[in-house]
Amino acid sequence: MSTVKEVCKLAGVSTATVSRTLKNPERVSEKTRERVFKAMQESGYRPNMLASSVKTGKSNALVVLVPNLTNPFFLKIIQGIEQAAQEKGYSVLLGDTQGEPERENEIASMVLSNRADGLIHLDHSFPFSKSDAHLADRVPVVSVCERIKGDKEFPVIELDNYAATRSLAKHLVNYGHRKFGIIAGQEESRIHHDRLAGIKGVFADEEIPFDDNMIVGGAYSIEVGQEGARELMAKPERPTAIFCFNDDIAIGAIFELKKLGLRVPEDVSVVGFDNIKVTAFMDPPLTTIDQPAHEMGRKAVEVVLQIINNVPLRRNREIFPFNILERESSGPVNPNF
Amino acid sequence: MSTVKEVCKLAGVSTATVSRTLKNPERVSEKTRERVFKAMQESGYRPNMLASSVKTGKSNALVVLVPNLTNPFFLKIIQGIEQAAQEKGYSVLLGDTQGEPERENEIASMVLSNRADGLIHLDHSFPFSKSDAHLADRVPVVSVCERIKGDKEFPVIELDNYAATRSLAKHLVNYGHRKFGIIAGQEESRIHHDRLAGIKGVFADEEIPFDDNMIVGGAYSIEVGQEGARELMAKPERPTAIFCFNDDIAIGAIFELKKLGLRVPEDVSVVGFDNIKVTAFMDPPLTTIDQPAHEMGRKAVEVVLQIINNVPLRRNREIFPFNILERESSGPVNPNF
DNA sequence: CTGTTAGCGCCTTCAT
DNA sequence: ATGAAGGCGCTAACAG
Repeated sequence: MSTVKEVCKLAGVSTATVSRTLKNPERVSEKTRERVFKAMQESGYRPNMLASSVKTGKSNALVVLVPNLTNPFFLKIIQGIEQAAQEKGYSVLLGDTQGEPERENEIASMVLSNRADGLIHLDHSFPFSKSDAHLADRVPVVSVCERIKGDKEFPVIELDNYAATRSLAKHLVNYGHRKFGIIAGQEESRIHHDRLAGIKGVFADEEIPFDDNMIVGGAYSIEVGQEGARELMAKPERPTAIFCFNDDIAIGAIFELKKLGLRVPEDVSVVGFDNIKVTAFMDPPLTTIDQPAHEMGRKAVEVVLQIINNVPLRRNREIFPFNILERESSGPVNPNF
Repeated sequence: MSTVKEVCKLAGVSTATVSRTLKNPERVSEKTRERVFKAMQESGYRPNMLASSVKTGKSNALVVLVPNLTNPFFLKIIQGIEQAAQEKGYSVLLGDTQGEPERENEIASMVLSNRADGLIHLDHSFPFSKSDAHLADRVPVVSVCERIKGDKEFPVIELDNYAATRSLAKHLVNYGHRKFGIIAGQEESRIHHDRLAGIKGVFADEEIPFDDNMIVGGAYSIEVGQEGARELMAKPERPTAIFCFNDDIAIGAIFELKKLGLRVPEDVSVVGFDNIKVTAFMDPPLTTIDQPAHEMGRKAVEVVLQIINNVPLRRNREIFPFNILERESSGPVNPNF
C-alpha cells in the first residue's frame, strides 16, 4: 500500500498539497489537482484512515452493543443504524455481548481506546466496567429500546411501552377476556416495568382481578415461550389470553399450545410484541405491536452524532409511536373453555 | 482521555517504559511496573489503539460484508464470526450491502484504507470496484457459503450444496413424489448451480422427467416464496413437492399454499434449506438442511487470520457437513391430488 | 496556491 | 533495566 510520499514524488508536490487535494480540493489549483489525482491512481494510493484518525482524534466509527444477535428485532434496529451510519460516513463495530458483563465491558472499552467515537447500546445494563465508569462520563452513549440503569441518565430512544401494552390489553378485554397470563422477558429491565404497568392499568380500569403468579418467563426466547405456555396452562385457573413480551416468546407459546391440543385463537388468544417479519406469515398470523425499529436505529445514530459533535440535544428521550396490528392470533373469548 | 505522557510524569519514567509495561512487562522491573500501573490507574489512561495501529500497520479488525442483515441465516454466521474474532482480539466491522455494488465497493475499501486487516464476504459478488481491483490482490479475503466469482480464487468456506439437495431429493422421491417445483434464489450464484445439480442428479438417476419451467423465484425472501408457490400451483401440472432454496422462501411458500386451501404435507410437501431457528416451531415444522452456520463463521475467521499472518492454508476450500432434518412439512405423495 | 514544519500517540532501535 | 530520539502516515497551522 503506497503512502503520501510516493504520491508526492510522482506528482512533484508536497505532502500538504496531497492532503489538501483530498480534504479541501478547492484550495488547490485545478492543474495540480489533476496531477495529484493521476499520481494517486498510478501509485494505487489509499489514505490510511488510522493515521488521519490519530491526528484528528476521530475514528469515524460507532460501536453497537447487542445482547443477542439472533433476535430478529435487534437486527431491524441494527440495519437502521448501519444505514444511517453509512450515510454519515461512519462505520459500525458490532459487539454481541450475549448479556455477559465481561463482554460488554470489553466491547464498550473500544470507545475508550479511540476505536470508536460513540456507543449505541441495545440493552439496559451499564456497559462499562467499574474501573472504567469514571472514564465513561465523557463518552457519547445512547440506548435504544431499553433504558440504561444507573446514576447517569443517558439519552434514550424508546417506544411508549406503557401505552402499547395498554392497547393490547384493551384489545383483549374488548374480546371479552378476563383471565390472563403473561410470559415476560428479563424482569429487571425498565421496559418490563412499563409493559406490565400498561396491562395492569387496564385491569384496574376494568376491575379485572389479576394475580402475579400468572406472570412467568424470564428471557426473550422461543424456549421460554414454550415453557411459559406449558406452565400457564397447568395453573388451576387457565388463562384465555396470553401476553407475550416479545414475538419470539409468542412463537414458542403458540407452538406449545397447539402441542397441548389447544387452538389459537379459538381456545386461547396470544399476542406478541415487536412485529418481527415472520409473525405475519405464521399460522395464525400474530397480533402484535409494531415498533418502528428501523427508524429507531436511525434516530440512535442521529442522536449519538449530535453528542459527538457537541450539538445540544432537544430532549433526552425520543419516544416513537407504536402501531397495534390486530391479526388472527387473538379473538373472542371461548365461553366453553 | 489521558496519554502516555501523563503516565510518564506521574510515574517518573519515559514513554518507552510505559509502552514496555504493556507489551513486554517482563522487560520492566517489578517496582517500576507497579509504579506505572498505578499511574495508569490514577490518570485513567487508555492506550490509543489507532495510534499503535499506525505504527504496527495492523488494525486488528475484520470487515464483514452481508447482503441482507435481516436474513436470520446470515446472523448465525455473523455470530460465529463475532465470537471467534473476539477471542482472537479482533473487532468486527459490519457492512450491510443490500446487494448494491456501490455499497459493497465502499465497505470493501475499508480494508484498503487500513481500517481492517481482512474481509469476510457472505455473497458471491466481487466486492471491490474496478479501480480497486488490482489493490485487492494483496488483501486477505475469504468467502462464506458462496463463492466469489471472478478470475482470482479466494478461499471459501462452504457446504456441500450438491450432496445436500441430493439428500433432500432422495427423501422426497422415497415418499413417492414425481412431480416437483423449485423456488430458487438468485440464479447467478454458484450455490444455485450446485443445489440445482444435486436435485437434477437424483432425477436423472430415477428417470424422473423435469422441465425447467418448474423453476421459479429469483431472491431469498418470504415474498418470493409466496409468489413462487402461487405460480407453481397455477401450472398445468401441479407439483406434489416443492424445493425451496432457503427457509425464508419455504415460510412464504407454506403460508401461500395454506391460503390456497392446500395442506402441507398432505397435499404438497415443502422442504427448505438452512435451518433457521423458527423453522422448528412452524406449523408444520419444516424439513430442511441444517448448515453449521456458527462453525462456518468461526472457520472464516480462522482462515482469514491465517492469511493475515502468512500462515499457508492447507486447502482453499473448507467443506462443512450438512444434516438433513426430516420434519413434518414433507410426507408421502397424495394419490388423489 | 503551495511548501515547510511541527506534531497526533505510540512503538522501537540504539545507547547507556 | 531504562531513556532519548526518530518515525509510522497524515493533518494543520504558519509562512511565503
